[in-house]
Amino acid sequence: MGGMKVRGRMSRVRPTIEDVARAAGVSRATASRVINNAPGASGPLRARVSAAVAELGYQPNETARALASGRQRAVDVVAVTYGPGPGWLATHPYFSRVLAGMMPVLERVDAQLRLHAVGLRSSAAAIDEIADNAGLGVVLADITPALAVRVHRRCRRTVSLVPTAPSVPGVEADNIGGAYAAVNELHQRGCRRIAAIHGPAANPCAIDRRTGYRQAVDALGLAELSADGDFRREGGYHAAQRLLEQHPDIDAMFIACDLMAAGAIQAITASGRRVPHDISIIGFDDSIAAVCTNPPLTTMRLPVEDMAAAATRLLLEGTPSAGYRQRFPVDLVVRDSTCR
Amino acid sequence: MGGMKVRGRMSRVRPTIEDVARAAGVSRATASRVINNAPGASGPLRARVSAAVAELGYQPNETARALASGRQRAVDVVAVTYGPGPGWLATHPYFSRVLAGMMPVLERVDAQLRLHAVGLRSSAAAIDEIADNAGLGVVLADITPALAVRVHRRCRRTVSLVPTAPSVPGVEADNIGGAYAAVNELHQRGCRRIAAIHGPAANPCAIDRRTGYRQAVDALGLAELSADGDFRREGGYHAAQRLLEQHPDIDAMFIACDLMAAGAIQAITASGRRVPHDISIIGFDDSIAAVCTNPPLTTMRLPVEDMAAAATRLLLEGTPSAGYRQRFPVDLVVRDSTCR
DNA sequence: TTGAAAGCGCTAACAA
DNA sequence: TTGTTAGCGCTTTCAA
Repeated sequence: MGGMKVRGRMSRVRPTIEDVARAAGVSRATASRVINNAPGASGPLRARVSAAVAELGYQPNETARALASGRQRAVDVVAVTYGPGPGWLATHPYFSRVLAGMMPVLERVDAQLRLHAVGLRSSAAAIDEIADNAGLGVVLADITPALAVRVHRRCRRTVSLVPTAPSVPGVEADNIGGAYAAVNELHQRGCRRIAAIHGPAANPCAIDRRTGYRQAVDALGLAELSADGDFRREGGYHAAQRLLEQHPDIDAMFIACDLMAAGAIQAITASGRRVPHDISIIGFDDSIAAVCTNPPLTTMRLPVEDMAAAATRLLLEGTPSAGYRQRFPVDLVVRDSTCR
Repeated sequence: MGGMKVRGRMSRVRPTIEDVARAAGVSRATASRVINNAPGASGPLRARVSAAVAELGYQPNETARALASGRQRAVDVVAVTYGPGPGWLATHPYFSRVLAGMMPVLERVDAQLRLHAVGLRSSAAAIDEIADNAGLGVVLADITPALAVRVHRRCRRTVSLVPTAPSVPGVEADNIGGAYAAVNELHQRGCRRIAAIHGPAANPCAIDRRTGYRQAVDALGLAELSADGDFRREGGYHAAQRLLEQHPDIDAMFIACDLMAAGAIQAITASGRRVPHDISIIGFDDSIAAVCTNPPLTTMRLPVEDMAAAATRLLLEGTPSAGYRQRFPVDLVVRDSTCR
């Protein structure tokens, strides 16, 4: 039976393109053409259809559109959370910045952003589903190399913002170089006992920053004084406490993220020492935390917004070739946590 | 002609449920049943289908699923940005917190989160499209009353996290009461020249906090000493400077958000005054900024994560009735920016 | 330029 | 329990 839709005066059934076509006295095809501003439909008909659209308050059903055309208007962002519980990443300034970088470019093409938080455990299956149902592409905001490869295998329109595997297209920052430069800067300012507070052992960015610190300290003939953090303020606080206790003669710290640096400053201050007078500090990220501390942080700027915007544009343009790389520098931003 | 799909050895055409059914030697309906874990299909067939799914690496097409079933598996979040350019909201700690609150509850039901950043101008049309294509529901993270009404008119499954119109379901914090309590706290601690730094004039939360400040100051018989900010650190810095210049005898500040408070502390410190010795400060939000400052901020805690989680659960449960309200308290969190 | 008609991949009556 | 058959609302050949 033809589906004789009940549509009383009060009924709020959303009008379909069929309704528009009928109201305009044209075929669905024609209605579709003018609605999509496509060629091959014209003159008075365009006007009639437009009028019908306006009168009915018609809005295309994006789901149907996506199914029929095979195109979607959303970019997927996936972040596997290393931290305690899902949600902690969302709280981290880094994550806000990737969103902040992506939104303006998406808004310009009128696309949305789909967020997927994936627990480190539940991931494998969830990852496949995301990859298979990806829209315009997927941006890997934070992920392990293994998982990145898995996504890329199922969806070529993928870009990672963190170091992963050689095959996965990436928009990367020079984490190693940045960390190296930070230690060098500290050394040039006369510091000789340069400690470090690192990020999570499994985090690819943290790994690179750790590597950069080690290389620099080796090259300069300094002692390695490391403590492990978790990219959170609390972790930075406690790591700094430990460092101060074990090595009271520390005169500088390189800290793998600003949030931890904020905690470290508090620990240092609480121990009776002053920043930068007694201990110089260089953070990493140049996130919102860097300008909230007292003194404001000297830090290595990670151009997250730029990177996220570049990744998004890349996806919008097409499918990046396997192994694609775009590199971003990590520059020193001098504020007040370094002496001299 | 029947679409004889070309599917050579190397071809990577995604398998459909049709393929699964064929491979398992069952009908599409049966395949669908076992894939969806629905009743009315069983024993050996379930096994055969599962095997086929595994072998083919089948993943349901969510778009087709949504169209056919009329159900979606995503919640929409909309934020109209008051600030300079899109993206600034995403940078603000508030926004991260709503995401952080929503993600865990969405992850539990395996749903996604769709983000829509809407410029204050481009909004009306964009808003309609979002409302008409909403999934499980829409969470209004930041919006004007007019726009909120507009969304709610087109999509009943809407909840706002900020004060809007009476009809729009809301999960609200007691902004007025919080601001009032802050001023009272300052007064009880002996402060008598209590200034305020407010948020954007058009922001509903900012409006309420301003109201709370005025009411308190009136009730206590104190002078109103107000400056306008923008919910950003820079704005807080400059507002504090102005305040200090115009009213050098200020002994406390109530600041409508922690980010501005961070800026204010820097301005106060730069002027040679000390926090809290010379000037006590109470912020608002209890965001990440509150614990990064030096000294850490005494602030009024806005339970954003809880509110966002509650809003999400509400949407997941069904359609909130018009005018629905759930209220959250705004409690004092004492840290070190208040004297005594 | 316009319309008829065949799907997109799936779900959900309805029959068997 | 299983399969058959309509659609979901739209885009897009293909004819006219």
